[in-house]
Amino acid sequence: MSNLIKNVPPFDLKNVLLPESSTPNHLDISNIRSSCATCSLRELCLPVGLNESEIQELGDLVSHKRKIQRGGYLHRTGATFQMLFAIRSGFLKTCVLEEDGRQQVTGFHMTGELLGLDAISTDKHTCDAIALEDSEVCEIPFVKLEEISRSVPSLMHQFHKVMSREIVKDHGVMLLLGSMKAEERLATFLLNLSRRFSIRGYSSSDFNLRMTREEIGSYLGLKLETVSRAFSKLQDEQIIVVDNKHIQINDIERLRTKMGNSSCLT
Amino acid sequence: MSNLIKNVPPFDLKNVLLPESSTPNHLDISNIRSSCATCSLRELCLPVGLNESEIQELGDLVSHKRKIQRGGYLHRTGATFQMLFAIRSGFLKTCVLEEDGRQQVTGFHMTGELLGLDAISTDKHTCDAIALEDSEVCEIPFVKLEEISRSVPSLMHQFHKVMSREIVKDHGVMLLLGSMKAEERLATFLLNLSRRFSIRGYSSSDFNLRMTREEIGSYLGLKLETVSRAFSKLQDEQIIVVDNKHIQINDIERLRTKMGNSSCLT
DNA sequence: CGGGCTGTTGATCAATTTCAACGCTCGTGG
DNA sequence: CCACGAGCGTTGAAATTGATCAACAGCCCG
Repeated sequence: MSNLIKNVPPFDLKNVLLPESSTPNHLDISNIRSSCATCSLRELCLPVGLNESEIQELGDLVSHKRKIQRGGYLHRTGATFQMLFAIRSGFLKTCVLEEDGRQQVTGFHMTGELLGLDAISTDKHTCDAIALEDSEVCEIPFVKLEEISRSVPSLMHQFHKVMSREIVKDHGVMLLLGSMKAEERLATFLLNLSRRFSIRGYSSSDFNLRMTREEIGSYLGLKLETVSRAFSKLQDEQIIVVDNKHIQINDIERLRTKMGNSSCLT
Repeated sequence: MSNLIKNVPPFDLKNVLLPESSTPNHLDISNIRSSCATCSLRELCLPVGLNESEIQELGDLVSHKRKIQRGGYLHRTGATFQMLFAIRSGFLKTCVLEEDGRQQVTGFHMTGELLGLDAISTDKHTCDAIALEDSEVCEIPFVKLEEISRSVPSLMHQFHKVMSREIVKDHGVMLLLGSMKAEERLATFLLNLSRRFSIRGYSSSDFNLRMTREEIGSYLGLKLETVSRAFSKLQDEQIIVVDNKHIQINDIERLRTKMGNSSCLT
């Protein structure tokens, strides 16, 4: 097992506290302490819908950043829960390990998304979170988040929305797993990635997958060979072009018709 | 479509406000206004872990009860979200309707469980909730719940736990749908029901299903015929006895081995 | 009593998994 | 610098699982 925990020290040198006044308008994000007020992800992450002073309060919470190398663990199943993690950059998967050794991928996560919500229920993480590329996360002490949200109702409400959205998303995946065929699942998956890349300013029709066929298969409830075949089929139909991990969507409309019952995909 | 909304008037006659002092120690639950403090479901529902005065505050929120007849809707997809619902008695299913008409059951819900969490994200319900037997729910105005939880931290925390548990549960279902075979799925499903009945004081080995084979199939990602065959197979192996909706578990240990990777089922 | 709904079972069919072979890329060590 | 093995991906053929189609039985209710 080569995936050891890559513990970046709690205080990254780049995160030394600088007086607020010393941060000019033009910001070099790697040289200031992490703060929601200056984070380019404000519109994606927890600060959505908060005003400046509320964001400041939230930002005061989030003084630590943590880097995880590709293949490293952000957290492991059973580990004590203290922090939520907001993804600042990178790409991670979460997966539950079964007793018999197999693993089921429960999600792929990108910039601006929140990890660790599952752990609130028992104060233990219920899944592994593993970086699929070098990643960086903000650590949000959960106890303090609850504390602050008492005085910032809109933060509390935003947090509830985020949790609720997670539930809705999972229902979408249940639908996919419960009622779609292989090709429909893959189409849905690609469209979902496409949309999420697009929201983040990347091309919606041209991107690189960060995960293996096996990981896609695990997420979609398929074997890796089936995933591979489904890719080939979509390529034969000239809907996409596949070059290993590089995907190009040629005909997004036709891809949409492949998934059949459109609506559910978050 | 015979399932119209069965709107019980907001104030049930049984729920007329009686002075607190007039409720003696021995309570006839049907004759007092609904209150978490006196509800026999305290240990299952939102009040878990709260002290008396905190429960009182929560209880003051929950002045309405609502009855839903078998087949009636508690809420429909797209309806405006205002209330969470705590199930007081009965049995409901939630399901998402696809454009093409099919429906996917996303959950079966019993006494003490909370419905409506998915709706927080968009202020619209994202699924239908339908009673599988005559049911009664407490209505919890969500705005007020957030308000009160500002001053009752343990209520807020408990609520977060409930939401988190929902996420963990969904991950369990994803695992089931993504990696189990028909028989494993049914075994998992039966064991889950068994445990939930048992927690509520009913027999863990002898119970009646409230849902049809088709609904089970939808939930488990199988066709109703497959569900029926899986039941028959488990019966042939003398692990259970099936008499239509009545299920008797003879050998719970062997049923557990059927599901293989035990752990995940909430 | 008949019709609709639910559930069971059999036979066949289709989709996915499994098993197997092979190609490509990348990093390491001779 | 090349050889080699590991990991990842593709593809084919066979095996398995579950879906589909179809018949029928039981039950409830009008």
